Amino acid sequence: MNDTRSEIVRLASELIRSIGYNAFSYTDISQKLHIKNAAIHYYFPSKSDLGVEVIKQNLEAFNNNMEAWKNLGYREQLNKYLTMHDSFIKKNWVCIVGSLAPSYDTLPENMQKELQHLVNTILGWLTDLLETGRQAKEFTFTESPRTKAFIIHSALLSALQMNKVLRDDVYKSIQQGLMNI
Amino acid sequence: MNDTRSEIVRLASELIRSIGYNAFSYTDISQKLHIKNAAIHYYFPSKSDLGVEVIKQNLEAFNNNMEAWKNLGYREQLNKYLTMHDSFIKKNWVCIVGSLAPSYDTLPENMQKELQHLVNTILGWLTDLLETGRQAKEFTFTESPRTKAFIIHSALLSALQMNKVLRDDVYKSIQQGLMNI
DNA sequence: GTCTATATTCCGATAGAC
DNA sequence: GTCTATCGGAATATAGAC
Repeated sequence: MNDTRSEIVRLASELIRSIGYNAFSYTDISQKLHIKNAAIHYYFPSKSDLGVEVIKQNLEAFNNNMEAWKNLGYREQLNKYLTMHDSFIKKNWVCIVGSLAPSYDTLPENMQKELQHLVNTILGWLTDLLETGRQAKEFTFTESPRTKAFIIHSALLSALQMNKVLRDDVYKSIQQGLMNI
Repeated sequence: MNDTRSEIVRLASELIRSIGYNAFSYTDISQKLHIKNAAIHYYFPSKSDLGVEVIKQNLEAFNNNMEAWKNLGYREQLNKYLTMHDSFIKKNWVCIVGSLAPSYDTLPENMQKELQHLVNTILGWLTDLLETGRQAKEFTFTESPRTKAFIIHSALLSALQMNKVLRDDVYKSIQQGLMNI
């Protein structure tokens, strides 16, 4: 729709992934767009409105992925999920959930609610995939599908965080480990 | 040694776990100690000095744990590790690593270095435990010990983060899943 | 040695210009 | 409809009082 508006959201999304919601300011965004920081308030009156929009776009993107993957095999869908953040590695980005979750208690209520929605969507999809994939004898694991979904999601999320700290093979290593179920 | 000083570190540690390093201020601490915020600067000239001290105390505590646990069985040591943050759940705290890692790129260099040191110590210990425990036929897993250590550490770290967002059984669920190796 | 008054900078947000 | 000048407050930090 609007070019400035979508650029603001794109930059906010990058900033949340790289330095976090509390660490970035409207000035960080406005400088890159060569406007005054107060101009952002026209599109997003408060910072939390911008935060909500970023989470919503991530939810939409994940829903689109689910739709695009639904006719693939179980293992192929799992691999798509496990590799969907590969491009983040060289940029040292984390995923939105991994960025926002640790400072959850500092977030405004509308962002908290939106984040819960996103996490529930991801975990619901993953639990479903693991359950049906195991029924089809493509996956082997002893935990409940929901527990296994928790573990895979958590390990992957935190792999991106550890990549920031260690900058070595930790992400690829965890990813490979998670593929073998 | 000093009472005010150690109270400052204790409060900073709690604040980092609950809301994060970038979100807390010297005023948060000074108000609880009924002093002016600037008084903190006498003990810790800059906020990063306080941050470094908190990480150092965590490293020391972990080293003490390793020492205290070293004569226990492999599985018992793993359980100690997996349950060491149980008391955080009802407080909705995350561990220091999980709190600082996502905003790693915003941290001053001395904190980054100290955090790397802590993570390497934890992962080194866990890798060792898994390797020797598997050799002793107490653990069964197909990944390399280092990969398995990455996965367990990451899943546990992120379980605390997810507990903030979902407030349900996610932590206990992941913890139980990780115990069965 | 311990803490306070104060400076400086930067933040998110409002009111209003164009 | 889009953006700027400016405000009020909060953050870290310094200089100096006791």
